[in-house]
Amino acid sequence: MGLTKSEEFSVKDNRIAKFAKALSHPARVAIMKLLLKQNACICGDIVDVLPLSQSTVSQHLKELKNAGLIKGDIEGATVCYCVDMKELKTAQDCLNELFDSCKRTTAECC
Amino acid sequence: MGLTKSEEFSVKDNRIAKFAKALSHPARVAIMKLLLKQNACICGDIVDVLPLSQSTVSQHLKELKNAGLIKGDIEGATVCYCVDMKELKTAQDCLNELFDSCKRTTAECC
DNA sequence: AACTATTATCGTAATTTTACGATAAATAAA
DNA sequence: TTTATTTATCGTAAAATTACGATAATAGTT
Repeated sequence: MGLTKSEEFSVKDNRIAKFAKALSHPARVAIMKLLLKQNACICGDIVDVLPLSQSTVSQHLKELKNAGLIKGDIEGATVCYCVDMKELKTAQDCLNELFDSCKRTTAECC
Repeated sequence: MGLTKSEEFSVKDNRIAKFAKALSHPARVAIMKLLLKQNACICGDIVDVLPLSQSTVSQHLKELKNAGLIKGDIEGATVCYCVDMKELKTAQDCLNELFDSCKRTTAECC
């Protein structure tokens, strides 16, 4: 086994899971924070800040890119990364829709 | 390797990652939605709704519980699960703090 | 006490993730 | 053109995740 049964779940649930997964590693959270703070950032600067090797950081950047949360602009030899604000907003809305889907009045449990 | 270097990152970033990880699988998103909709739910009912085996669902429930997002009340032979609203609020605040940590005015990238 | 129902845990296998060094590819600088 | 810089990708190894069936544990029922 070991293979997530994605098809068995709704598109919406998979979308939420995709965004959550992108943020499920502290390195990727740190990268997002950095990019949000700086508006844009050369890849090398991200590598310098994080306590991980260049190749590992590159992998994390790729995952954030695959999730759509960041974009990379090639600028000569360097690559400038920045947050895709539209997708970030989508992610935020997705997650908040889940968080706010509570219909109860007050009562907690059972 | 294969071991996340959690200690190298801030407590805050790890907290965000922890909550995100809990929601990084569509089955767990579906469980959260179910519990939020129903206020409380017998474990067996969750198993019936999800396209996964009883043992797998139990594992997912355990992960949500470990992340603090849900609680389980033992009621005789059954277990009644419900959302820990306080922790859910914490998770929402954590994630929104990340999403809203954008300082830029308008400009997108590079 | 024996049986049934419900849920957690164990054992296992396939897959994915995390991490690194080494190397390739592409651009800039000498 | 050669050299250096920057980033992505490849190969690899350890660990974690996902999933299931089987089994244990617990609480009801007969």
